[in-house]
Amino acid sequence: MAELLRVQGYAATGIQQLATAAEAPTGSIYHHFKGGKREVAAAALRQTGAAYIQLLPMLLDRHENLVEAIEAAFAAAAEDLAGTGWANMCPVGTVTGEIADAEPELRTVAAEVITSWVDQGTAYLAGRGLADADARAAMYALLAAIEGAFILARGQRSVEPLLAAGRAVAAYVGTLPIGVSPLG
Amino acid sequence: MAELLRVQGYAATGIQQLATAAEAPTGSIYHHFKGGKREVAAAALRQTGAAYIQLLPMLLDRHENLVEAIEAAFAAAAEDLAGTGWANMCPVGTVTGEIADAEPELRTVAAEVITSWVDQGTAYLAGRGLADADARAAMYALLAAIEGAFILARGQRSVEPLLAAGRAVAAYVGTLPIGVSPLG
DNA sequence: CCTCCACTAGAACGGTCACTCTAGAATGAC
DNA sequence: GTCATTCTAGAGTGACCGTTCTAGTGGAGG
Repeated sequence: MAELLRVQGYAATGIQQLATAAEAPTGSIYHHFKGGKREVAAAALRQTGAAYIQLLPMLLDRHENLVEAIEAAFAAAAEDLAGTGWANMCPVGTVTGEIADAEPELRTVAAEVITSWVDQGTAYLAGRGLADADARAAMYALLAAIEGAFILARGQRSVEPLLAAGRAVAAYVGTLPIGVSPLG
Repeated sequence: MAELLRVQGYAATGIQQLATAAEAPTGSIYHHFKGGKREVAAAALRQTGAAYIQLLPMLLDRHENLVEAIEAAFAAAAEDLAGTGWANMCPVGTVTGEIADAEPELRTVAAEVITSWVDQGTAYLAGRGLADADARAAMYALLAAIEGAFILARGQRSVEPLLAAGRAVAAYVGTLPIGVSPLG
């Protein structure tokens, strides 16, 4: 589901398509997800949300310097996007823009996922020495930059937006004061 | 059309809905847009693209200091978004994410619009003293930040993403060297 | 006047949508 | 064994989709 959502969005993804992809009949889907399509999408968003945020420490821990780490993470995302034929993107971003006004329940789920990203990302960045408020602002800026850059990159079929956005976020974080990490 | 596209996306917007909104019968739409729904959407994207980029100089010319101007522009966008019930967003962003893999013709149109934004924005920023390469990178970063922040803000119903993204882009532009404006 | 053409108007069409229904297979309790 | 329950399986349903078709209208050119 997440795969289909991120490639073609919510409205364009049919229950029949989901059933085929999951190698399950239609009836089984409605047995497990009584809320129908909406509930399946909600589950996919939650699952993707939980999985994606784990990439943040995984990618950023690779570099001791936080600024370099951020730029490298965007470059890695760019490589991934180009390598998968410009299809590999975040379903949360695609779906949120599409349903924010038309599907209140799903919008709420998307909001929860984003909030959990911000909270966990803020904690991570604070652990790397940023003040709490700075960490939160930086996390929002990072998420906005990567979601927006994904859209531009997929539209233009170019990694340039991602690289530029990565450099910008890195430079911004570089302007923030870094204290002594509470983790040592 | 642009209104409907940006609120609910491409797939969820029906021809019937367009006809009603335009107070025209279905037949008339197909008379003027022989390519059907796709062509109507393409026209809407092009029109919106041309209109939106004009906001850039309009908003940024208000402040002599470019860094302040950028932060103020994001704040203005935040106010606008909140004031219109979180519906006022860029259709290009919404639609691009949705159709980038499923509708090649529309993806091309979106790419053209984005490219024209980048070109015009680069020229503007160069006119405000940035080196060409810096101006181009900054424009990509700005677009990515605002498109991504729109998504986060609409999902969370909060202006915080927009304000944070604006501060980040402004701080980034602040790190770039400013030469003497070629326009004096 | 008639003819032509751009355009309006909406009914009609095949297809697909999300969803429901009925029927049967598998499983566990007793 | 019997029975109830859970889940599989997919045909069926009504609504709506984008598109096409036929019919009719308004006005300009001769």
